[in-house]
Amino acid sequence: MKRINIADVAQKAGVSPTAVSFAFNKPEQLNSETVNRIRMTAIEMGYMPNPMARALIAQRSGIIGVMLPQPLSTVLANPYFHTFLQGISSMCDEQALSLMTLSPMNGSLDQAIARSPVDGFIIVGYNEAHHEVSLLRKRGIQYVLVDGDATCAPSVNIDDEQGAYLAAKYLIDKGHRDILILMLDTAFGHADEELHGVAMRRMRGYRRAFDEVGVVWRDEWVLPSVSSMIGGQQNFDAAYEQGLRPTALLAAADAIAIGAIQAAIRRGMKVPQDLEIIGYDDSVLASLVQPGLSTVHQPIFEKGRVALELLIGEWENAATRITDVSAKQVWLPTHLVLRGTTT
Amino acid sequence: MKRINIADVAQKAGVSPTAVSFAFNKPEQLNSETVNRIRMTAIEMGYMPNPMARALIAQRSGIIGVMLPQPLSTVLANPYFHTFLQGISSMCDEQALSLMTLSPMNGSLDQAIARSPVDGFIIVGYNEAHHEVSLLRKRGIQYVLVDGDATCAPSVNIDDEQGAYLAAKYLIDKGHRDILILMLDTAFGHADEELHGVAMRRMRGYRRAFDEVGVVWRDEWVLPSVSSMIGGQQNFDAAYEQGLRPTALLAAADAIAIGAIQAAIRRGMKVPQDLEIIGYDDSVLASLVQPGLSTVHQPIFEKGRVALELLIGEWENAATRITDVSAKQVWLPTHLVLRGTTT
DNA sequence: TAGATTTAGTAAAACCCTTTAGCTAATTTA
DNA sequence: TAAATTAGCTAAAGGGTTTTACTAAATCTA
Repeated sequence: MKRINIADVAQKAGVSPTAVSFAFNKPEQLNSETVNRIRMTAIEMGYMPNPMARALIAQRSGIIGVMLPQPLSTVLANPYFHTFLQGISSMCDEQALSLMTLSPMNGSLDQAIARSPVDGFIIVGYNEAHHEVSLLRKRGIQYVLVDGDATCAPSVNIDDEQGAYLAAKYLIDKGHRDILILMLDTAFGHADEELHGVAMRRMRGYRRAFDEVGVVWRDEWVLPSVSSMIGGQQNFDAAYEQGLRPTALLAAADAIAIGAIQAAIRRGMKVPQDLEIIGYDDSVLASLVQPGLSTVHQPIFEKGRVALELLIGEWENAATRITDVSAKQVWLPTHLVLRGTTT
Repeated sequence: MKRINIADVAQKAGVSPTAVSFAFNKPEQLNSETVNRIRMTAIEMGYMPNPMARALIAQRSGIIGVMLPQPLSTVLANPYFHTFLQGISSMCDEQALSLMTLSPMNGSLDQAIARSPVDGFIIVGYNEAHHEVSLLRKRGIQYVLVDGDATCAPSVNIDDEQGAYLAAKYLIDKGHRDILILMLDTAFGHADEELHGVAMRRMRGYRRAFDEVGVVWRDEWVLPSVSSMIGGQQNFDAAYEQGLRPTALLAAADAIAIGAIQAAIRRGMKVPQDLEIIGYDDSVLASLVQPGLSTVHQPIFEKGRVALELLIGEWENAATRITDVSAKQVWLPTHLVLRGTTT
């Protein structure tokens, strides 16, 4: 079953391939009767221009790629990404763009990048120094970094440190000293990569609050956790089994916090009486769970929108050859939202 | 800033373009020293094969398209799709496939399809009769239908009717007679399309339970709702303002149910004392909210996986020219899960 | 040493479309 | 009436890769 192409249609309609192309893309070049005839023939034969050939010649696919730090199945377990992707796609819908996600395949993004016919990337959770990112820069492909340090490209970040500081400060001010910290596991990095921007900044924020009041910072009270409810559960249990008996908990992601709450309740603790908890992100789940999760709010949806706006801006810049990267470092604000997991 | 291509690398390395291609794809055809030299030059120049050209010649992109019934930003607000997409992507991860989503652009999928360089589609929420779907069939592009009636292509569905029947039966058996039904809005269709499979089947299930016991079915107690929490809220409010005073609620999606619960509580009702509620889907939210949502369980994650498995199967069939469509109609079971929103 | 085989590489075709430049016939302008 | 313009269409180039068929040189066989 051979896929029919433009030449087949042209032959059947008794015109040249050029005419068929015109019938779809520049009908004003052709007699309107001819246009109709060609279109009829095309529909009849079930013809549709080959998207790859089209993208190849146009040097443009209308697809944007979102580079994610984890397998998609993991990412989709995290409510943070739901909202973030919603932000991006609200903009996609407006701009008639398609969206494609790419995640590490067997640990590497190279393969995924190599086969992605996209007009640009939104890169989440990677620093500019990252091998794959510098590859893109070298190749001259447009990208925007989200949740990662950038100097050579536009980026969108939030004030991670301040948000974390506020959360930690709140608990410390209420007298807590035995505070368990469930940090993003990226903060602990793999041997070959630098510490990760977001996690580093949140860690610094927590730490600053500790130092300011003179509370002892104990590394063994900081556990790396996957950003998911399961991760939160497991790590809270792990902490407990290591003999830690926290009276408060700082989680670097809402999903982690919610998992931890479940684990705590299962061990007979009462939240917030026995354990006060502050999450991070203010994802939709935070206001859905009972009790409502106190957390650090960040404008997730907007972050996605802004990222795509910046990317679109890059295309226009490339066209006009203007480039002022320094102006493209967007920092969005964070603030504390108190609900039921704090008293 | 011109994007460098295979010819540039070939020239710099002093070989033919063919040699460069071989260096990447069939290194055994070349002297290993030459391979190294070419690869070095390629890295140095930041060369990467153009994905569109590659996909064009290979007639294969390694990308699968998920056709969604609503704008992506809407879809991502529905926890059902989170899990469904997770199922698909878990399989993608295993098979080293990339995933691309497509939603109607300004109301039409045509444009989105036309520019999608995918190896096949997973089509969610459309029937085979749908115009875009028949276009794909005519064009000879592989696809699998999910949540839609199919005869010419593989499909994955759940036993919608039975699940709905069980839910309605449960409430009726407990004596409820004033049951508000918040149905998927697709059940009411646009003028030009047939009633939609899933919604129809769920409607039939509810109805069967009513009829069986002889409870009067009142059309004005059935409201179409968007599958989101907002939709549930708005429609519960709308029902209330129309003077309806239900003692029980059947929602055709968990998101709708949860939205309705919030609206009910805001009006001072107690769940489940004043209002018993059964949702549909058993999405992750169902067990997170307080009180836990009673709902009809369906294996969402598995549905996604099976859909992609079938699609992959189609590719293999196309290669071996075997086709037995009837064997590819998968029906997954549903059952009732009782939590806190029923007594 | 003539002939057969292997090695290392190349030229050219194929994938399918869009676009530019150009051609012919018909119409308008001066 | 000759020259200029327009309408309607086509030929050919270009986009970047992979693959098939082929060549030239080197190695092996008898």
